[in-house]
Amino acid sequence: MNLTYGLEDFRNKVKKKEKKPKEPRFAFLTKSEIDHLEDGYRWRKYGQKAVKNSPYPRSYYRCTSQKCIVKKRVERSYQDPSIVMTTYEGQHNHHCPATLRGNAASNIFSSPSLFGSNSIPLEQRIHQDFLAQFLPSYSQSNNHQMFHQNVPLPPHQQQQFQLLQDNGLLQDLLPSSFPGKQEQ
DNA sequence: CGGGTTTGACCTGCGC
DNA sequence: GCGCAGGTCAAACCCG
Repeated sequence: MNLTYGLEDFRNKVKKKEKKPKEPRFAFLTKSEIDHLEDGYRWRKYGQKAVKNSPYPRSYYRCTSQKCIVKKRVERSYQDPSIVMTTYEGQHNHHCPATLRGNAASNIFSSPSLFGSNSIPLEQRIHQDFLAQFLPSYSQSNNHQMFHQNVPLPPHQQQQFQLLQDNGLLQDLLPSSFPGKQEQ
């Protein structure tokens, strides 16, 4: 081996001078003791880093499906350790792998809603989550609060957004142009 | 043995 | 230029 650490790959990337193609990105918050919630897709962890100002590490996952470049970051809120923040980057170019057997999907199904709405069946709520991945403009479910980077929230969701914002949970996830985003 | 995780090294970007 | 923080790689390791 002449090159350590795939240096060649890095050189190639630089050659292509790809300036961050701005993958669609959205995040949702989940109240759960489990860091990595089952969401129906298969993920491979490729890194973990300590986060500044937070006692909790951030984990990096990639979709294991071939040709699917979706990534996600999972980190626990330092302000409320019961809240897990999951950030998706990119969109799946495939459907969910066969529904996980047994109770695999029960983690996320059983996680209590951040804002306690029980008016929608759990399965429907999770379905909405996945919908958001395929339809980027779909930006809200009742179980998780999701905010797509490039899509403003409809007015009736602004209040919930404000709640999260007041808790300082969204500052890093939203573009500065996002309606209602506070100055840092 | 294959697939996933851990972990330290290394790269990039950014602010000073 | 330097240092820091975030992101990624890949060898070693673990486990079914």
